[in-house]
Amino acid sequence: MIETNNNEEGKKSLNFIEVIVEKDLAEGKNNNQIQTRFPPEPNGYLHIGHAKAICIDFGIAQKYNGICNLRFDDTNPVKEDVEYVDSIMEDIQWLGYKWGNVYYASDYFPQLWEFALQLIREGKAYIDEQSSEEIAKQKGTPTQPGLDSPYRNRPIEENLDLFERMNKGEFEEGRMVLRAKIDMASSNMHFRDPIIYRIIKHPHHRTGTAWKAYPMYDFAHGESDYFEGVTHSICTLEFEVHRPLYDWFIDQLKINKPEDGSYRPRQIEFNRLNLTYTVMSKRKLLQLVQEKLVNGWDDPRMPTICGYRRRGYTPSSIHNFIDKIGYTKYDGIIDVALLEHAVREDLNMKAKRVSAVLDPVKLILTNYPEGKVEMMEAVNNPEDESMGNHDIAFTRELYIEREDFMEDAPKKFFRMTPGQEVRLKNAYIIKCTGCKKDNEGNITEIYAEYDPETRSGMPESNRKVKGTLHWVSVEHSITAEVRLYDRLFMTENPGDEKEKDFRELLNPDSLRVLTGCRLEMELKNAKPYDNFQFQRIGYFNIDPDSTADKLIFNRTVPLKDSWSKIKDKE
RNA sequence: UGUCCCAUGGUGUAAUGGUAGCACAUCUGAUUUUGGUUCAGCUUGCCUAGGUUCGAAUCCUGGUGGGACAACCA
Repeated sequence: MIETNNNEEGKKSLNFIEVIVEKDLAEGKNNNQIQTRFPPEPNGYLHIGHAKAICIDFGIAQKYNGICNLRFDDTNPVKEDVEYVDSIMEDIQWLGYKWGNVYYASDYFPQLWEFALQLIREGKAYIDEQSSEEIAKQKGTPTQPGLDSPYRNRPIEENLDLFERMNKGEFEEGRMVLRAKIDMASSNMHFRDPIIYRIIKHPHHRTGTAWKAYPMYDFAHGESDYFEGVTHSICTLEFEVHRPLYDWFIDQLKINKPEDGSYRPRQIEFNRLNLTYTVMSKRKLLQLVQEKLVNGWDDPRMPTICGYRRRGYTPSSIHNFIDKIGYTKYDGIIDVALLEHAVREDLNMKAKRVSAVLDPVKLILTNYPEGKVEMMEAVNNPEDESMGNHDIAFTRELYIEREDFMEDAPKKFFRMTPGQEVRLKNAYIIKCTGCKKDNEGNITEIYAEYDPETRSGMPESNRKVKGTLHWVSVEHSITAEVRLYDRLFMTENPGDEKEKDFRELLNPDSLRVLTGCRLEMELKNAKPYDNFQFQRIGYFNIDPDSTADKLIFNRTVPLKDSWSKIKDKE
């Protein structure tokens, strides 16, 4: 069950798509049936933008007791592959949805072929032997009408013959196409005799070499909807101009099907998801993968669903995000902060708190006995007591974060500086006494004295101390590799890039790997995808490529850090 | 010199003819053994000009601004 945010009255206001659906139901359209479809082309992995489409396609069906089918729009064998089919199914399921049936547009090739024959016989389609350049030239421009093709009035028998031979492989690719005969002067470019079949000799991932002529999107999509009984065909805004053509083909299809009565699929368009600083175009993502700028579609930096999954995002965080942004017809750009907030909101309740030191420096408690080990109790999650506690070993020599010590600290620095008291989380209050540096002035060791009366739980521990530091025991810690992902994937927003190559805009800091990070022992047995909050640092999860010898953590999202803001101001 | 779509704080989104609300972001304060969380609060908005109406973010018209459309891609 998918959660939705409700307002005070307990009713969530409907988005415009739900309004349309409810109106159609109220009017008794399509026998009060609701059927949707999610129609990806299997030419790449799903990204966060697809998640938005998935949520509305499946969500509408779920909400109005209808069904949503998965349909692969596989009408262009050149770009498609079964690898993508598998990944798409996996990602939809991970998001928590179940489809009614799995269909393929390629299953409809015979029906589409028959439909094309119908159009030819009715004098509504013809074989054009011009080159693509000639056809493009004749098409005119948005402001100038097009011109008729010299082949436009070819006899029907000739059209039928050539169409048949097109599919037998008698002609080379590009030699001829089948076009619908509509209106070369239409103000809608898509009505200027759109191409509906072209020759492709590349084998298809499902039908092999059975076909040589393949239908175009416009000729396959609406028709597939119609064959399946789709009532609401929800897609993104750029298909708005296609809708009249969608309707035109449906009209033609209905001519010989009186038995279908008033049934008619309806296309509805919503705004595509754009995220600040995030590459979302499938073409560019494919380029990143092919040029090995990332380590595959599931690289944790990728905005793909599997990339986010690997990076520790949860399905519910994605649902909550999609729920926050809504569906409209306004083409805007969403701040990634909204997505990251949804992730933090979810992980705050679920992630176990652990101690990890990313940039370690040694802290020696000079008055703590050598060899002594105390087990300190740490709460697993202050938001959820039922998650229990775990113990962390405390010793004389600890690691703390290098940036948690400053010799000459500004006023608002609440961490360790000579003479100032700080609390070691879950342990003692300590007071810094000094530090040791190497020849270059780098701090190598920090010294402090602990107050034995201030161990957590003791009355003296209630003393007010501004700063609380996380730490791990030198002796009891383990080493790991931690990948820090910069939250900004690009240095500019997509769309602002103009003519620049988007690859040059990729933030070089996108991936920073820190090796030698010191973590508490607790993490030794963590499993892939387990989520943790590194105290005061951020949310991290275990990368599936981790081994017993090498633990790799991905930063899911950084913690909100108000200290860095204070620091920037000074 | 076209057709279609869109316009509410910085960002996104509600209000569908009757008090412009919510979230994120920002800032301030309180609590806090995470500079996290939580809580309280501040600041910021109906593109514009007319019209209809007792009353317009909402309906109409004209501007302005943005987007989509000229792939044998989907």
